[in-house]
This record gives sequence, C-alpha cells and structure tokens, in this order.
Amino acid sequence: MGDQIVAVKAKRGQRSKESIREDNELIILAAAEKVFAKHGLKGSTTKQIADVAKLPKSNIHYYFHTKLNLYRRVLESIFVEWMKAAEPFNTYDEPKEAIRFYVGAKMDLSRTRPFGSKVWANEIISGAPEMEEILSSRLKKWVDTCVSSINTWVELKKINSMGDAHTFLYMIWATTQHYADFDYQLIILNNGKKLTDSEFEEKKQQVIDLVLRSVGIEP
Amino acid sequence: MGDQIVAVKAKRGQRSKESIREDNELIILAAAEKVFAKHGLKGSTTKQIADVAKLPKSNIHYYFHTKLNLYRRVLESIFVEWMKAAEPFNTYDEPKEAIRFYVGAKMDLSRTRPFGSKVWANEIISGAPEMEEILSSRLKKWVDTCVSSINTWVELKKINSMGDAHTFLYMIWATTQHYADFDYQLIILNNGKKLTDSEFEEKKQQVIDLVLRSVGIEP
DNA sequence: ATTTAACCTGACCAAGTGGTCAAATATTTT
DNA sequence: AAAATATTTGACCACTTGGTCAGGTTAAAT
Repeated sequence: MGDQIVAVKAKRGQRSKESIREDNELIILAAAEKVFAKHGLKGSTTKQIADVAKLPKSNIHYYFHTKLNLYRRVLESIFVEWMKAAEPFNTYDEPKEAIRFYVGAKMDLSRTRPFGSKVWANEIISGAPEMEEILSSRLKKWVDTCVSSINTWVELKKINSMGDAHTFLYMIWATTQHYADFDYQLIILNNGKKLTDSEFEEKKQQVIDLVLRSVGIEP
Repeated sequence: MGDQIVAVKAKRGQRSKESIREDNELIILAAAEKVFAKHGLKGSTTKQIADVAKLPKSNIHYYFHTKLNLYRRVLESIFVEWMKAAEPFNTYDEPKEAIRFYVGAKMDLSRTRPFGSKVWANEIISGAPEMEEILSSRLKKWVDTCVSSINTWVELKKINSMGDAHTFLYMIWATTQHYADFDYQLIILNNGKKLTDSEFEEKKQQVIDLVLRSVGIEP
C-alpha cells in the first residue's frame, strides 16, 4: 500500500482539484482502515493515520474534519463491500450452490481485505456505538431475507433443520471472519508462516465442506 | 494469629494487609478486564479502570505499577480459564462426547465471561504483541495434542476427514467465541433483546449439533 | 510502645492528544 | 492577469495521558 501512495503522490503536479481530493481521500481512508484495524477508534491517533498516509496531520483534518467522521466513513465502506459478498445468498436457489459461493466469497474477503473485517470486529466488540443504525436497519434487513431463504430450504427438506436459522448464519460469519480477525494467531499456530495462496484455497474448500456438512449436504 | 482474631478484626472493620492486597487486586483485575474488553490496551486509560474499580488512579499504579503490566495479568488469567474449558478434549475418548462437552464449555464461557473473550480477541486483532509467548508455546502445545486427537478419530473412521484438523478446531473457536465477542451485534439483530438463559441453552444445543454434523456425527 | 513495613492518595509532570488557524501555494474562473 | 477558490502545512492550544512522589494512615513485628 505504501507504494500506491508514493505512486499517486508522484503523479501529482498537474491534476485537477477534483482528482486531488479523490486521490487523497482514498489514500487517507486506506491508511485509516489499517490503523483503526490495529487499535480501534479510541486507540488510534490521527498522527498515526497521517504517518501511514504519508501526509501531514493537518491534511487528514482538512479532508475529514474529525477522527470520528473518518472512522464512520471507513465503517461505511466496509459495510458496502460486505454486502456485495452477500449476494450469492439471493442469486442461487440451490442451498449447495448458495452456501458454497457465499462462504467462498466471505473467505476471499477475509484474505484480501482483512483490515476491514478487523475494524468491524473492533467496533462490535466495543459496543457498536457508531454502527447501531447500520446494524439495526440495513444489516437486519439482509439477515431477515437470508433467514427466510434458509427456512425455505429446511421446509423443502433440502437441508437439515438447525432450529434457528440465525445460528447457522452466525456460524458462517464467525468461521470465515476468523481467518481475517485472528490471522496473527493463525500464523503463530502455523509456526510463524502465513498461508500461501494455494494453501488458503485448500482451507477455503475445507471450510465450505464443513459448513455444507453441518446442515447435511454432502459436498 | 487465630481465625477468631481475624474474624473479630474483620467485624471491627480492620482487614489484614494480605487480604487487602488480595481483594484490591481482584477488584482491579475485574475492572481492567471490563475496560480492556471495550477499548483494547491502547484505547483504555488507567483513569477509566480506576473509576470502574472505584479506587483512585494512584492505587491502580500502586498494585500493578504499569498499565501494560496490568494488561498482561488480565491476559494470563483469561488464558488459564480458557485452558480449563479445554479439558474435555483430553478426557473423553469418544468424539461425540468430547466435542459436545468442549463446545458446551466454550459456549458457557462466552456466556459467563464475555469480557475475557473480548480482551483476547482485541489482543489478537492488534497483532498479539503481548501474547506471542503464550500462543507459540502453551497454546500451540495444546492445539497439537488436540489436532492429533482429531486425526485419530478420523483414522478410526469415527468422524469425517476435513483435510486439516486445524480447520475444524478453528471453526469451533470462532463459532463459540462469536457469542461473546459479537454479543452486541447479536442483541441488535435480535431486536434489542438479550437471549434469556433458556434461549441460550437452546442456542448452545444448536451450535453443538451443527458442529457434530459438520464432521458427520448424527447428534 | 515504638519501630517497621505496607497501604493510600492528592498534587504534580512531561509527553502526547484532537483539533484550529493563518499564511503560503496551487488551480480555476473571470 | 487578476480575482476567487481550493489545497497544504507548520505552529499552536487546551486537555488528557501514564506515571511519580512525598507525606499521610494503618497494620504488623519487635
């Protein structure tokens, strides 16, 4: 990411005000996501974010005014990406396919954008003070449709019943996000080695198979 | 000094130096766990901890010297309790029983001591800087024995193979700890209502059944 | 009873903290 | 070209931070 910042800054010199703002906002958002992921809202400082973004601190305040404002923007952008990964549940009719693609997409997100997942986790752990609206309206709505999909599959005897469909959904969330949020722990328990791309693909398949079997679908 | 004298002194409002230290350390540790759970190491302040403990800030420093020191003591105490819950995996031979009791114990811990789980999660998310030793030696050791138990069950055809036994173990961790770490999210998605004890018992059973089925055991 | 050792805490400090601002610079508009 | 607008940033400020410490109180040992 550092290289990206350097590249963008190097290119500057003859660009429109509009694109300057656009670029800098992206740079700052990326830096903020990284820092917030590590230390949460309270534990992060605007100075840290500025250093990662390689900009003066005043610049961060110029574009986002307050730390809280910047934080909210980060949360919002994560939520958007999150919802994109959630589409499979509504686009596939067969549970085997829907679950396979959804779990796969969530695993991919954990791999490619772990910081976002961590910011989200941090926010929830600290009581979700800045996300209650997102959770109780937008996420809740998606969860409801998702739960009714699962219930339909149960009624059609396509999957085993698990009592409350939420339990199954939460298992998917927890298991997939674990590979982002707890990645440091996983590395340490893997003798200090990060999973290679192909090892991660394998992991993904294993997770998908476990999830499918948990509701009685033979992979 | 006889117990009678101690009792009398206690009645008069006097406490022995030893019990004063013991009591205050416990009070401070409990307060610290609560605060660290919410804001992590960097985001928590000794003043907040002092306020929750209802003691002057200097008192916190008197007993634990530094914030980091107090934080390490909290982590250590959580790890100890965690390992206690982990015993079933070594005391039951049959996977069905071992898994049932282990998952049950972890769910119970999420219910009764959610702050500890959150402190742990926070620490891992922020890169586990204070826990590398605990993770790479003590936790690693337990994981290794656990993995070999699972592998044995696979060889004896008592459970389905999931490729890497770690995948299964991590699924258990993630799913059970989710009920502690993400409790605020669960409450919001449950229309603002916390689960009652009996509802939680039900959830616990559902989780156990999902986990068992994921490796091909009919509950 | 007196000394010793542990406990207690308000006052204090140096090092940050989020945020402001004015002045300098760069781009756009007229 | 000049006025208007947007970006950049060092200097600055009121406030909070973790941590210290002196001087007091309380319990234990002599």
